[in-house]
This record gives sequence, C-alpha cells and structure tokens, in this order.
Amino acid sequence: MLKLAKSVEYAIFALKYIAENPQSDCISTKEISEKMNIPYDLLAKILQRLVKDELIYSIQGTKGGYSLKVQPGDVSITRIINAVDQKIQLTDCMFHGATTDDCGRVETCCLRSPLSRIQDKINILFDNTTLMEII
Amino acid sequence: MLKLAKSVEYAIFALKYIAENPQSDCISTKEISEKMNIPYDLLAKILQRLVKDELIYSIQGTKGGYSLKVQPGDVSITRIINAVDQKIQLTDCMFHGATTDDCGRVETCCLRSPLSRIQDKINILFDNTTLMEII
DNA sequence: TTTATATCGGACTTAATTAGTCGTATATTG
DNA sequence: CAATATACGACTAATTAAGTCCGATATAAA
Repeated sequence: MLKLAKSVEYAIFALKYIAENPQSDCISTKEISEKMNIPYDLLAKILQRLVKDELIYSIQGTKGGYSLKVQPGDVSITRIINAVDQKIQLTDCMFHGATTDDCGRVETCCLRSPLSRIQDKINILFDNTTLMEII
Repeated sequence: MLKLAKSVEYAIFALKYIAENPQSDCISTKEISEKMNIPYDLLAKILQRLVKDELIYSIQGTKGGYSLKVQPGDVSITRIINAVDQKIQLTDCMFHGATTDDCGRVETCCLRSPLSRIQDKINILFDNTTLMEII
C-alpha cells in the first residue's frame, strides 16, 4: 500500500545516471538500461516522457541519446512523478471536483477532508525533495 | 499511485458507524454493510481483523455483533492500517533489514535513504490523525 | 546510398496486487 | 433444533502496474 510506481524509480535512476556522466554529452537508452539494470523497452518509454516534460534533451539517430536539460537542484520528485504520468492520490475521488461517478459517497464522506489534508502534506514532502538530494 | 487500500477505508467507515450508534450496544455486520454500502463478506473479514487487534469487541450468536473497545481519540489511522494488515511502504525494500532478495540494488541504492525519510514523515501524518478527527 | 544504430510512439501481453466471494464451522438465542 | 450471528480460510474476479513488441523516423558513417 502507498507504493511508488517503478516507473518513478526508473526515471530517477536514469536521471541520476545521465547527471553523473556528463563527460559524454549524450547517453543512450541501451547504456542506461545495462548499467542501471532497467528493462530496455520500459526505460525507452520513460525517457521519452522525460523528454516531453523537458527534463532531458534527446538526439536522434546513430550516436544519439539523451542529456540533462535541467539542474538537478531544480527538479523535485513531484516533477518527475508528473513527467512519467503518475499521480499522488490516496483514493479514487481524492481530487478537486470529484463526482458521484468517482465515488458515490462523495457528498457526505467523512474521509475526504482529513485524507486530502494528508495528501497535500505528502505532496509537499515530494515537492521538497530534489534530484540533487538523491544524487 | 500511493493509494490507500479499500480495506482501510471500509474499516474507518465501520468504526465510525459503530462509534456513532452506541445506543444499541451491539451492531451486526449486516447492518453496517447495508447502511455504509460495503460488501458484506469483505466487511466481515475486516471486522474480524479489528477484533483481533482489539479495536472492537465481538459477540457471537443470534443478536451478536460488534461494539467499540477503544476511544476514537486514542486510535490513529496507522493503528487501523496495521489492524487490516496493510503497510505503508514506498518500495519493496523500504523496511529495516532488506536484503538483495528484496531489491538487488539495496546495497548501493541512492533512493533508499531519501525515500525512507519521506516514508517516516508519511507515517507521522497517519499517526497524528485519529478516528475522532474523522468522525 | 545503404547499413547500422539510435529515438519515437502506440498497441499489446503478462504479472502482481487488490477487491470481492464462497463454503463450512462454531456460537448463541428463543 | 431452527434461525441468525461471528470465525476463518480458500478461492475467483477485477484492476492496475510492469514489461514487451512492432513499425516508424532520424542520422552518422562506411
């Protein structure tokens, strides 16, 4: 329960690897996959998301690969979580504007308010941890 | 991601219902199930766990049922989470004494320390919210 | 200009976890 | 002894997460 998605872990490991190997200005999925022990295809997908969210640059073609676009100190875990399409959500209805379709209990639920307060605080925890602190 | 188990929600709803209906000193699974809209068999299992963890009393036989054993102000969400056999665990190796069987990366993992700090803080959040505040 | 190697992106399959169900035993009241 | 409750373990179904596959495009170098 309350488990972080593997894609988030993999994204962090990949970013760490890229950040720590800036000598070669371009690192391939293959290299990261092998060195960090992450399934190639899955990692490829994750890296593409990081490109979309502008955390890394990509260079296509032979000799292509990825390089960091951001400063590790500027990237929170929350940003990485969002980049790989994950959400912090304690219940299915724990977001603004949930309807009875989302939960049924929504209107009268005694859990919504205390849980959303907890969720906000969890968000802050991830907001306040940067890639820098992990590396 | 980071979702609370339904069993935890159901346990809280059940405890709330029992707490708010102390006039009848014994409330059946059936009644809670119907009034709180929780699947009967699942709820039955959850209530049995709450008995084991001494959050509620049980009375068997016809006219049997459950009643509160604790003061709502004394019960944290963490206690309820534990009672229904759930754990707050951000990763598979996020516990004391994890081995390479649990993760493989364990020895050198850069995530362990920052994540376990976050996990501790999440634990505190649930520790500090009591049933009383929800009811 | 062809070949090798890289990213891109969606569809698909498999595995793991969570949620829910079922069957049978035991307890208790009337 | 019949009706109705809890006790408890095994099982199935549904959902979600993890991982794989395939075909496309890009680019450097032979």
